[in-house]
Parts: sequence; C-alpha cells; structure tokens
Amino acid sequence: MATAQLRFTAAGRREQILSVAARLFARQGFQGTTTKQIAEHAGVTEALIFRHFPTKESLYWAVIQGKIKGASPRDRMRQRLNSAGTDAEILAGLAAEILERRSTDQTLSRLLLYSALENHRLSQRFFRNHIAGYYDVLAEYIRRRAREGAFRDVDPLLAARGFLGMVIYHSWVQELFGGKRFQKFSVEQVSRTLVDIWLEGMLQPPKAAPGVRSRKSDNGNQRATQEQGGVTQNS
Amino acid sequence: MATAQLRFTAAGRREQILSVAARLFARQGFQGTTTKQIAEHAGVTEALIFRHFPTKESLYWAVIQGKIKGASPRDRMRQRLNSAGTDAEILAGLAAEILERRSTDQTLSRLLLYSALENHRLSQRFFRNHIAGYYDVLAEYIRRRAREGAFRDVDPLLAARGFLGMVIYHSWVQELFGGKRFQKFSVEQVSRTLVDIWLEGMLQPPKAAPGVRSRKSDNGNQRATQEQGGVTQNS
DNA sequence: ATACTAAGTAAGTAGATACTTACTTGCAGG
DNA sequence: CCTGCAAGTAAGTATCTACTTACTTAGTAT
Repeated sequence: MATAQLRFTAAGRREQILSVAARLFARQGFQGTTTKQIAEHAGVTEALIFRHFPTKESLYWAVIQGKIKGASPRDRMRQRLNSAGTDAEILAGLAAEILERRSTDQTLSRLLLYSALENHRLSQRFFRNHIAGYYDVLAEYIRRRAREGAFRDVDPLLAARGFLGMVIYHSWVQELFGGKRFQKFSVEQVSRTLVDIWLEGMLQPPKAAPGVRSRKSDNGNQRATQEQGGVTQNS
Repeated sequence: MATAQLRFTAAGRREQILSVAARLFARQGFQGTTTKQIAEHAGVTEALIFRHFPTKESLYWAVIQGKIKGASPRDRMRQRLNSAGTDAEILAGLAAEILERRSTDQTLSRLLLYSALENHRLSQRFFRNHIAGYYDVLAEYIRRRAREGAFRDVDPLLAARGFLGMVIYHSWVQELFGGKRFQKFSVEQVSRTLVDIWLEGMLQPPKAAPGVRSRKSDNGNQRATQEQGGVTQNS
C-alpha cells in the first residue's frame, strides 16, 4: 500500500527536478540559477540533483530537450496550413495560437532567448529544431500560394520571417518588455490586424496588366516615383 | 608635458571602464560577467573599479544609462520620416539603417534583451526610452499618411510594431540565433522585401470609392485561381 | 523479522565572487 | 626638490558555487 509516499521513484523525481529547473532557468537563465535554488524548490538536497544529472549543464540540456520534444510545432502548424479556409482565417488562427501560447507560457521563449544570449552551444540547435521549423513550413505554404497565383513573387523565407517577426516580436514586446502595462491588445485584434497588413501585402493585385504593376497609390504627395522597387533577389 | 600618460584622469578611467564593461555585459549578461573580468580587460585591478562604482550593479546601471543617452534614435528617425522621398524609399532607408546598425553593434540590443530577461528594474525604462521612441514616431508617420489618404485605416501603433517587428526580429534571428550561418541576406534585399510587403499591405487600394474598401481578393477561397499575368519581374 | 536495494541526506571541498583595507606610486604646484 | 593628493595596487575576507563522499533511511521481497 503506497498511501502517502515519502519517496519518489527515480523517474518521478527526475521529472519533478526537470520541471522545477525549467521554471527557474526560464526566469533567471543558466548563470543566474544555482543548483541550491533548484534543490530547495524541489524540496530536496543538492546531492540528489547530482545523482540524477551529472552536471548542472547536463540538467540544462535535459530541460531544453524536454521542452523541444514537448512542443513540436511543425506538425500542428503544417496541419493548420493545410486545413480549409481563407488565407486570412488560416493565418489569423496561426497568429492567435502563437500569441496565446506565448502569453500563457513564457518559459519556452525565455529559455530560447537566454540560451541564445548566453551562447550555449545548444542555442543553435535549439533554434534550428524549434523555430526554424516554423519558417520552413510557412515558407512552403507561401511558395504554394504563389504557385497558385494568389501570392506575389516574394522570397518565401523572408516573407515567412516577416510574418512571424510581426507576431513574435509583438508578443516579446508585450510579455517581456512590459508593453502590456501601457497598452492592452486583444489577441483577436492583434492577429487580425497583423494578418491584414501582411496578407494584403502578399496578395496578387486583382487586375494588374501583365508586366506592369500599377501602384495602388499614386497620390503619394512626396516626390513622384517612377518605378516601383521590385522584390527579386540578386545580391 | 603629458606625452604618454601612465595614469588616466578619473573621468577618463571611468569612461574606459564603462566601455569595457558594456562590451562584456552585452556579451555575457550581468550575472555572467565578473568584476575580475572587467578589471582584466581594462588593465587594472578590481579595487579601482570599486573606487569608481560602489557596486557591480551600479556599474551596470551606469552602462545602460550611458547607452540610452548615447543612442537617441527618435530624432534621427523623425528626421528621416520627414525627409523627401517615396514611402518605399523612406521606409527602406529606415529598415536598412536599423539592420546595419544592429549587425555592426550588437551591444545595445543584447543589453536590452539581457536586462529584460534578468528583470532589472531598469529594463522597463530602458525599453521605454530606447525602443518605444521608434514606435511613437513611426506611428505618427503612419497616422499622417492615413490622414493624407495614402494608407489604409489600421491601428497605427500595431502597424508600426508590425513593421519594426519584421525588421528587428529578422536581425535577431540573423545575429543572435546564428541564422546567418545558413542563409545570408543582403541588407538591401531584406529591407526592400520587407518594406515591399508591409507597404503594399498598408497602401490604400487605387480605385476604391472612399469609405468602401474593396478587398483585393474577394474569392477569399484558399484555392483561389485568380488569373495573373507574369507580373513581377523575374530574374 | 531480515536483509537487500534504491532514495535520500549531512557535511563537506576547492575554487570563484563581490567587495575591503592598508598601502604605494606618479605627477603638478610651490 | 619636496610635498600633497589623486590614481592605483596587493593582499586580503566572507560568502557563494558546483560538485563529492560517506553515510542513513524507506520500502519490499523472501
């Protein structure tokens, strides 16, 4: 009869330590978090931590890898982008999901930022596994929509980065830099607005004559423009 | 004759320490930088540092305040936004400046990120003084262009954040997360492309009757088969 | 009960860290 | 020249850090 267990199983304790450490590393970074702190928050002595993880750094790795595995956005995102609906609906849903997730759980993005700043060798891999996935899938979506004639001919990777940049940067500003203290935005408003701008910028104009794209606004009071900068990339 | 001085004046030494500390704090954060390191890089003993700054934390504050004062982007940005040229030229110039500055000197953005993550009380103020300035000025520009009928009616602050989000996030990805290892983009290409998307999304459609905005794409359907000419220039 | 094993701990160690104290050295003005 | 003072240092100290070692306890199978 295991009623009130005083002891964890090894695996259970390991997970508990991981979850405590994740919170602390996310809040304070690797350098700012001590093994003593982790032990105290886990209700355990430091020695036990080093029984489960040979070094503090290996614990950090384990935390990050756990988070990477826990959240595999690529598949959910691909699924979303393949679902039915207008571009606007799909993208707004995507943006909303990102914003919502980030506002309820900052640990992942904080871990990512910290590891990037602290130059942990893991950072690159973390980034590639977690963030780059977003790009590739979204870029593919953009490429497809361009092939279908819906989107303009813009470097898909840059376009994807632009979209995610709008969304993620906004959430950073709100959550990380305390922007929400001065200005509150609803997730709906933000996702709708940002998607609106980006999408309107990506959509192929309706009745453009082939070869010559007419500017939407010629009234541009500033000095008239003779040619519209193109988007092609040859550097 | 003070030819080769072995000793600095107090003010000179203070500045030297500040500049050395700025580099180190930017690279390693507050917690990750030791006073011993700073002393060694300044070619001086730790004691001298504590003669100029009572605590390590006060040194950190001084570094950040110096950076805030040093870079006042608001004015330069306002000037740029009031100069002559098309929207595309002005915004691309702005984006290029941000990208260029950030790629040559990361200390400022790294300090900002670190201080935000480490929850230094200064972080909010740092953000408000350094970054929020961009928003306000750019939002004002957007508001003006909307009043002039050139831009659509979109929340100016969100639009500004979207623009800067695209640019700044891109530079973070490239510089911080090592994105440049896999993909190199020229500053011109990035700024032109991002501005193109954003601006095209903000411009008022050409022949819309006032008050009624016609969407570019009414079919809204994902499988849109909008006919299109071979519009944009192909390389 | 006994004995075995896995979970857990008390009490360290060596080195680092922020900061101090008591002292020395270079240089300008009389 | 020498003297006063600001610039600079050598050698600490108390505390903290990651990590260890030698030990104790709880659960369980026999």
